[in-house]
Amino acid sequence: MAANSQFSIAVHVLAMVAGKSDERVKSEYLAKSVNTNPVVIRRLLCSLQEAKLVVSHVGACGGTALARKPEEIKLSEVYKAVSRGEVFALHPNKPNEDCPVGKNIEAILCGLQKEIDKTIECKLGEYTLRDVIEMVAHPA
Amino acid sequence: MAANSQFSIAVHVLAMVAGKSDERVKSEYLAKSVNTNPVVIRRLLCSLQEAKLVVSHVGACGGTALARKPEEIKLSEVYKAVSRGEVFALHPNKPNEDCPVGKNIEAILCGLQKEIDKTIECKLGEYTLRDVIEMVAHPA
DNA sequence: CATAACTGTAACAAGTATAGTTACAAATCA
DNA sequence: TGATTTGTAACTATACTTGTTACAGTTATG
Repeated sequence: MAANSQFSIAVHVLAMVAGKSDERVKSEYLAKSVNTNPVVIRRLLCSLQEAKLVVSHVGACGGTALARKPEEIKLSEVYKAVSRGEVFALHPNKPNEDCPVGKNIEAILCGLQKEIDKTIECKLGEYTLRDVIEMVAHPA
Repeated sequence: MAANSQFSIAVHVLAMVAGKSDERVKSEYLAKSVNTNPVVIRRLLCSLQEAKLVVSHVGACGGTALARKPEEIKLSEVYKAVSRGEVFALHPNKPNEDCPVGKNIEAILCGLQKEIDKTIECKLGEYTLRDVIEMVAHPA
């Protein structure tokens, strides 16, 4: 799979954690719902914790809880927290500088890339985790 | 790199082809500017041809030309022609159906994915190949 | 018609990214 | 102290992407 599924898993996991607001949720429990390995979940939770979307606790009775209320967690924040790639990548090889197109195209594409990123962020900013929870509860 | 660089290369290549509107451009020439192998370029040109953005000719004096004027080629079309991935992937493993979140999350994420795709397409539809050519000619 | 110049495409190699797995140190609670 | 849980390193397996070689088929031209 080219694109990254981290965002999908993150939304899934956050919805689960939000659903158990009175307790700390364990990575093993989350892993069962996502159908993957607990370590995969923990790695993801580390990113979400860095972004201050969740708080995890080590040790017995440890686990993860939301750092804020679901209505205060925008999906754009989730996206930024876990997505490493961009919508399209710049070509890894340096274009030929002797060619007028090759010389300037990188900067143009880079600018376009940033614009697209901003567009996505804006769109995802329209939704909060609360919206997701409600959609889960009341499927269309 | 997670994301795909096909779009970047495609824009680069199309700008080159547009710059030589009076002749057929050869894959080897394009490969030199992009700094890659001619076969990589030809593979890409096949996708662009399927999308009716360029026309390639086999044989001696063969090569590629635009199928339409640059101002009639929207970057959204280029994107659709070459991008295989999505902004974010759904998790490949089937979520646990016994969990209310796992059961419904896929459909929600899928809908969100489509919405994002539409947003990107819309944004890229604001630019044509002509805009790119002008940016190449007059770097900001 | 023979030849040279192209594309289209198959087949394979190499590099890279992602996901999954095991293992274990460190922290925490009872 | 012992059980539990996260954080993280290390490794494997898989799959994707790019690059490369090779060659069949097509076309212009002397």
